[in-house]
Amino acid sequence: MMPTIKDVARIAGVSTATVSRAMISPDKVSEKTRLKVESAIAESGFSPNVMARNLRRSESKTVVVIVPDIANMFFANIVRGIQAVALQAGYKVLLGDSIHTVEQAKVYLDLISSKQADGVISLTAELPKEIRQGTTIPMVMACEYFPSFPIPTVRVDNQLAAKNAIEYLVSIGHRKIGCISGPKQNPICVARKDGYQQALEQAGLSLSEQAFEEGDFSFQSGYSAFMNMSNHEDMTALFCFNDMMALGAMKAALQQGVKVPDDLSIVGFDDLAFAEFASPALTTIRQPQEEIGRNAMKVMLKRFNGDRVNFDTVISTQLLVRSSTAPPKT
Amino acid sequence: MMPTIKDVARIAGVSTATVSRAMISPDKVSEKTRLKVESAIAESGFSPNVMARNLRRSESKTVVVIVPDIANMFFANIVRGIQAVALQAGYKVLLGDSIHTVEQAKVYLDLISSKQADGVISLTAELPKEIRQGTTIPMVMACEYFPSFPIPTVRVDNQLAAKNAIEYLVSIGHRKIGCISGPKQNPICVARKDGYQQALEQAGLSLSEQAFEEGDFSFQSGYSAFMNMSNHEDMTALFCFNDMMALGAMKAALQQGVKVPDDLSIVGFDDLAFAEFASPALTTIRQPQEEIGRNAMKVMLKRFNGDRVNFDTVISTQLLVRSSTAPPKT
DNA sequence: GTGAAAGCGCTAACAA
DNA sequence: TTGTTAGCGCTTTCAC
Repeated sequence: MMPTIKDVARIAGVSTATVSRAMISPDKVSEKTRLKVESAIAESGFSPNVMARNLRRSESKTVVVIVPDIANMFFANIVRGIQAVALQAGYKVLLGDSIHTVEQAKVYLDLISSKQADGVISLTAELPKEIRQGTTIPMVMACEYFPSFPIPTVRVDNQLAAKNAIEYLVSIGHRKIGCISGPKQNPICVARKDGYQQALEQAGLSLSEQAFEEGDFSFQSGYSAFMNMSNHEDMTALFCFNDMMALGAMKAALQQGVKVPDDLSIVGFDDLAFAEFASPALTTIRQPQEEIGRNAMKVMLKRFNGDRVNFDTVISTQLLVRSSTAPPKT
Repeated sequence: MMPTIKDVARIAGVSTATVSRAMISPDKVSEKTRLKVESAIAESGFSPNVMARNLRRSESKTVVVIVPDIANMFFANIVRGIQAVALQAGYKVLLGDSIHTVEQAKVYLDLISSKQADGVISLTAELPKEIRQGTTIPMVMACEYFPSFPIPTVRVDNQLAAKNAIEYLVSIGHRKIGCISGPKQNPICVARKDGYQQALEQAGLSLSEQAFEEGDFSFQSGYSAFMNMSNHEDMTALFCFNDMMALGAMKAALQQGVKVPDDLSIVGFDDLAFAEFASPALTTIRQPQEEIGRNAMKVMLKRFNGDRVNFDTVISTQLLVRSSTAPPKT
């Protein structure tokens, strides 16, 4: 049997309360007894039962992170950022894969009411409707969000990022810039499309004369979108709303004998580890994933502390120009 | 304040013991009281405090999964498999990223002694030395292992898988089959190399006359290994110990003007989602990741139940022939 | 079938 | 500075 605080108290010749104090706030205990307790702990191999502690303090020191798809690389580094900050603050991270379903998300949200978690960081907006009306659950959203969502959010400026990417393409001479978007009702996609359109208009181009397809963020959908693209005869550049679709489109292009970047420049969004490894290496908009994660957890911690939190933390993106973009052939 | 079991008991007009029974073993309670309790639970919005329950039963219903690198896609689907089985059995999964360090791994192992977790599934062998001597911690290894490790392991037959891959290359006419291995002290790599060598010898070829480089499983190392490869003048095929390195080598080959598969066939190991998406699509040995995960968790559950467990569960692999391999040009 | 009561291991008033 | 005591919310004997 594992030794308990009682055993330590007996060995050290003090009360359990003193042992507890020696662990939690060593300064509230005399140097001498602290040492006695410490050696008693070492001698017995005692390790506090965190469940009992948490029960008593009615907290769990755990945050749940809801990801829509654990196998989607984009989330991995965000989770890593969250973990880093959480661990340092003495919190554990319970990773919940909602598999893009509201039901699964609910399962993880319920961990709050059963006191198994103190807060939730959601990387998906696929959440029960009730939540959207506002909730008392300590919650932070990252990346995904709803406009005017009454919940603190950490995200990038999707509109600006898209605008910058298009401005870059325009600046190196492109005039026919197609687009493969994500699901069009997704707020992220709305913002990106806005930025895309804005940059076009600024350059005297119009959205309506560009090739435009909608995908679902998957590699496969990028591939199909490219294959199905109409109005792309003189398209010299293609902006994709994420890297996976960009990679899918790139593969489709290659298969069709379209050379990247000679015949077609391709720009992605996210900067997955793989973007760099593609052939050619993908020009993309980097979302600093770890930083987003770290910030989300920081907001969570503030919320736990009762501090005032920013309801909208915007992390800056960066256009990484690699080998998939080049000026159009005249 | 959240309602407790007492509130429910009061509303239902029964004792807390009965409420508890009604939840845990409804058959031990009369139909009538069961219904009373159920409606009282609904009325109050009660949700049991799992920490209190766990404290009382001294279990946590949580397993920790230690991964060496959360951003490594290979592990994602294994974790997903673990989650699926765990959830169904009422267990939570705490994901611990050890970042390839023994210290971090220790942090997660300590969750056991502090009663925050009931068991550990480790996807890495980078563990404290003490553990290797055997441990009382309920533990299961997946993929990685130590030979004659006194801990239940779920893995693939690395030797056989490698052998099959080489036999396939031989069967379509290859005679000069290079290899990019992983860290050579890694048991997995030892096994794969054995299989490689065995198949060569069986075909009347010798290891010593093949190009051979060692990498560290990263994309970058695959790339460099290819660039540094000596004795590869007439090499027509290349076997890489994982997909990441295969993809790295493929990129290097492309850059050198070596056409895949025309000039060089490339075979990987793992079957990452990306293997299929590469250009050309990568021929590789599929490790059924989810299945490995599911099995690991099943072994864990058996262990929890006190059932006898298999100390070595071997999951079968499959050679997926895609577009990166072809007969050599004569 | 149900209730009373003890107690899981810990922390936090309150006293001393 | 330290000890005494109560109790976090639940489950589980042991009676009835």
